[in-house]
Amino acid sequence: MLCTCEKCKIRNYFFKTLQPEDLKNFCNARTELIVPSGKTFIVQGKKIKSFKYLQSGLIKLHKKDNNGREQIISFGKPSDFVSIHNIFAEDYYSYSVTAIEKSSICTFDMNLIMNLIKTNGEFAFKIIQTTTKASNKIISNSLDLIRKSMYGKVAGVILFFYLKVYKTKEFELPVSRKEIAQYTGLSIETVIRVISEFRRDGLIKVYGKSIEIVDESGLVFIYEHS
Amino acid sequence: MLCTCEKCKIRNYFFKTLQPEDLKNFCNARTELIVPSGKTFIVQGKKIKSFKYLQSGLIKLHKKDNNGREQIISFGKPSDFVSIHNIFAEDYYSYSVTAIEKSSICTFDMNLIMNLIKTNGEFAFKIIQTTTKASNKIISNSLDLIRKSMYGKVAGVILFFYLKVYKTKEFELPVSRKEIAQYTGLSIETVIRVISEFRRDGLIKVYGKSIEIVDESGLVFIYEHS
DNA sequence: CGCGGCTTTGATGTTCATCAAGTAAAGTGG
DNA sequence: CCACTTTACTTGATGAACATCAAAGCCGCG
Repeated sequence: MLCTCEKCKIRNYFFKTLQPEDLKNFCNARTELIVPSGKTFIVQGKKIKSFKYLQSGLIKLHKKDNNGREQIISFGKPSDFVSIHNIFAEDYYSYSVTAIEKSSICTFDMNLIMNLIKTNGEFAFKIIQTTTKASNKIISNSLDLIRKSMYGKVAGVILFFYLKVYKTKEFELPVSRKEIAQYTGLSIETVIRVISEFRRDGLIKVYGKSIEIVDESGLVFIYEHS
Repeated sequence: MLCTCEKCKIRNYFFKTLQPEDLKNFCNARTELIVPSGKTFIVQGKKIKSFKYLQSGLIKLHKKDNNGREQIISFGKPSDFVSIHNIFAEDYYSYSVTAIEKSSICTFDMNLIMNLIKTNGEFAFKIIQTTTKASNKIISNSLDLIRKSMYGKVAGVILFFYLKVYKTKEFELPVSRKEIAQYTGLSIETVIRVISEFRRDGLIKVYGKSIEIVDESGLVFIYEHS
């Protein structure tokens, strides 16, 4: 498949350190994978063979803990790198990745990337920057989840989808209440109760999966102060 | 200062990709900093100028949240890289670093490291591996702290210092109850109560800061199942 | 000596999980 | 298409987990 994606962020941001001929090789080695919502396309424990980039859609990184409970590590949105946290440190995935909306995944063979890293210092440096930033984001979110109350946690999730993903005041929540619980560490019932309370207090409107942000600054205040 | 540290892990692990002459340059550029316990030697918000490695001692990474409360991100032990989570992604530190035991810090100028990354692919790859692993460890610990109960959290801290730092059943706890609280997101009183309960249940013995592990498998069980 | 910070314990209240029950919504096989 | 099952969602009642407030002892330090 030819690399015709002119507006592809990975190309403009990440591969601008490449020479034209290198870039061409790259694009030829690229495969694109369309993943339907709900499908797990990376399974915890499987061998890592490729470098994956989320072109469009929405995904979740998740894993099973010692007691068999599912925990969601983070949500990934377009221009995020799917496998970046494991790919250079481990041979096997320590988490699974599932699409929560229909997604398009760009896949590159690991050897190609490894080769580039070892021969192109600028590219290697970009990789370092990118992996570090991606990890820092997860760490920062996790630190929030350690000390915030249930209100702050749930407000954080709603604001994430509003400000970082959809950027409109009305949107369909792409995750179930159960998934919010798995991400925040709260129980399902608590998540539901908090959402209902936000609704009763006039912060949001809720119709099933559909959410409308009514009082943005109120939500932000809750997120920041509790 | 000459690089005489034959048993320095950073040298054997990290710099074995270097040619002898590069290594020599490196060692000449190295400065060593002795930091007394309690001293904050990296301050949140300050510009990042160097690459730092913890040769001996013990440190904590910490930051202030929106509400001015201190939160501890992680503890660093010998052979950990002090500033690795920020250094390649940001210009300024997003956290502070304080010694919690007398520590020896090896410091290299950033430009030197940058240069190596861009000219030595093997070295760059090592850096990628190392940063990724360091971040993954913090992420994994944070995920634990999100969903474990107060018993699991405190058991985790005690087991960390026992298994990863001192490796003897009796040791002086290098952190205050307050610092355990700042790390786990619990209140000081809750930390104290849990420690007292562990003592009453015969899992540990406590004399002030001194801890003795009595029932290791009991602690591990609590850590893994709650 | 007195002050401030760390530690401990008790009493009390809030936050949150669990259990139970019921409704809505969505897939499944006939 | 309808009965059927399953899964998601919701609410209430209850109890456990945890925070907060108050008080007091301990210890290092100027």
